[in-house]
Amino acid sequence: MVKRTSLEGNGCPVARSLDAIGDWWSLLIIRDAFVGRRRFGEFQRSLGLAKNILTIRLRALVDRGILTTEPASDGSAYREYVLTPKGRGLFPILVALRQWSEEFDQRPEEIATILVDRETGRPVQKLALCAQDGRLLGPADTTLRPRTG
Amino acid sequence: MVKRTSLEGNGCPVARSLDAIGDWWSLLIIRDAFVGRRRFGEFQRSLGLAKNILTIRLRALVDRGILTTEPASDGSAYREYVLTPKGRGLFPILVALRQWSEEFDQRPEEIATILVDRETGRPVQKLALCAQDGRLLGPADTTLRPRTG
DNA sequence: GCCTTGCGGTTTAATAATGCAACCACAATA
DNA sequence: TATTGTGGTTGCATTATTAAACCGCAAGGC
Repeated sequence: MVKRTSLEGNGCPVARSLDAIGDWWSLLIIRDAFVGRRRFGEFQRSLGLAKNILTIRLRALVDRGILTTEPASDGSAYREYVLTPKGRGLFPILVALRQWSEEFDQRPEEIATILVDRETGRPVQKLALCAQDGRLLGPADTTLRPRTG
Repeated sequence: MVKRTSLEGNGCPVARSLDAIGDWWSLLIIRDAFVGRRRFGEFQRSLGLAKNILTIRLRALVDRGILTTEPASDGSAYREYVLTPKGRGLFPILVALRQWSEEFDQRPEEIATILVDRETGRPVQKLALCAQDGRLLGPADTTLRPRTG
């Protein structure tokens, strides 16, 4: 990708997020972390990516405060990677990606999993964007405003 | 990237979405499209990416049904790129990315824009994930279930 | 204690993606 | 007519990603 134009200094929050997690593998690693995977080998087998890339990605996610390394959990003295609060904050992004696929994918029959409410076992609703008074908002009902002070 | 492991056949809807829009520029192009940009030159100047890359990205987005080319709009006979319904369906993903940045970014003072309700001019609420009965759901309140038939 | 296996990487070489700059045809403008 | 802008294409240099080999350490069996 050549110098991969960093978007860090960009004022757009979308660009800033993408700068942190917009690469090819990070969101998939995070998705796996939400499903409870924590070990290097688990991620590597699940995603099928090269180990050196996984090393780099995990390090970057730790550096950015999205994952932390914990000393152990099952006794064995290996490191484990777990989501921080900042990492758990990515949940809506994963849900949005999932729901877009569910709604618009060409072959929905190939989709293997459904996100369900743990208590009732029933599918969740679509993510809702609401105004302060509760009105449901679509793309056309919103505007961007420069941040004031 | 060497064969850039396509995720098309993957059963995970998150992976499928990322396969379509998970590259370095697509979501930024789409963000610009939501702000009303439609011409090749507009995207190029706004994003500062190489023209050949923009050509490839726009073509891919059109192929995937996210953008369409329309013949004109201001009279001049140049093509314009506009969002399809499938493309407008990406709105929650952009909002989720934005809100993650707003909540967790290291330097929130650098964020330049706020998403507001067009009617009232007031900031929108956080994206809400709800159960069918309306309960607000967090990551821990959900599970993945295999799709049944 | 010694051997084997698995885990968590690092290193190397090949290949694909990106970026930059130059170029080009056509449309619009002066 | 000349000049500029638009929307690309083409080549080349640079960087990212990959697969595969290698490597040290820990754990477990004997």
